[in-house]
Amino acid sequence: MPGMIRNTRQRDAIRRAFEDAGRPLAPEQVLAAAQRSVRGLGIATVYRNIRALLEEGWLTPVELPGLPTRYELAGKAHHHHFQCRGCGHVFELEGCAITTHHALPRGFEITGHEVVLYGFCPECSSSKSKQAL
Amino acid sequence: MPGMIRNTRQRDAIRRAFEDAGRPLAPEQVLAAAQRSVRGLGIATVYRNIRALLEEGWLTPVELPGLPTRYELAGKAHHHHFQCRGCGHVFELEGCAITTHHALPRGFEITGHEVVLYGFCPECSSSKSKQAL
DNA sequence: ATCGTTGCAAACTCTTTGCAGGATT
DNA sequence: AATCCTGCAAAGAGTTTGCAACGAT
Repeated sequence: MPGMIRNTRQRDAIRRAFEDAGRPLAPEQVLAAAQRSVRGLGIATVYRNIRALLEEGWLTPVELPGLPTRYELAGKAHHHHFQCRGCGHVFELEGCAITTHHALPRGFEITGHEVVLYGFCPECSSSKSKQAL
Repeated sequence: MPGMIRNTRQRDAIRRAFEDAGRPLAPEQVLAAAQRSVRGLGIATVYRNIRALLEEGWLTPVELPGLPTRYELAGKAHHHHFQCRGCGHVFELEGCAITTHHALPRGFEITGHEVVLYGFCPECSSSKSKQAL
């Protein structure tokens, strides 16, 4: 059976990193998480496996303004994201409350949209007073 | 008079690039535009001047998912952006029609948002049938 | 004549690729 | 055993910085 994908400790650890996180992760975050199971794991392997998991349809890219691309489990319903200004973590939000009617100049045709909300996650919200942002 | 900012052909050309474009520009686009007035202009100079114009408050960054940061004239009212899937250009949209109430999990505090619309600009919309996208 | 500014090249960061050794089937 | 996968190091893209020469004041 040629061309078959093999299961390696590295790939398992990378998959588990996404499953356990439950939120979009950037390559460096995946590395940090997966290195807890597989010491010596290289960043190149993380990038290669992310790419493989994208092609396989197991991951989708989450691109946020000004941030390195993150990735999350694929197959979810249309949704958007939230970034905490405290810890920087990105969370998934359910649903979509955009009314697609901006003041759109004539001749423009809309095919899609992206929404990102910013603020503080529960954890940072409660500890905000103690921090110097 | 120490610490005074000087006017150079390069800086003028870079400022003019933004004024003439009327839409957010990425460093490479600024370089291309400004080189029409100043041949030999280097990309480092573009980056340095963009940074200076940011600190001066003349420019604001426009960060879009998955794209190099663009910059536009500062001081405009709250607005969002549109990227054309045909030519890739980014346009400014007036107004903001987001209802800030997504299905937000408990404990999250919203302080801001970003909206990007995608589609086709008038030019690309009319020539779409001729292209193989 | 100062000293801010420029262009070039080197440094950096993030991501991708080449290659020899190692691991899975 | 075959060959996919990994780690390391080198190579690319985009951005920043060091430095000597240039040029605005």
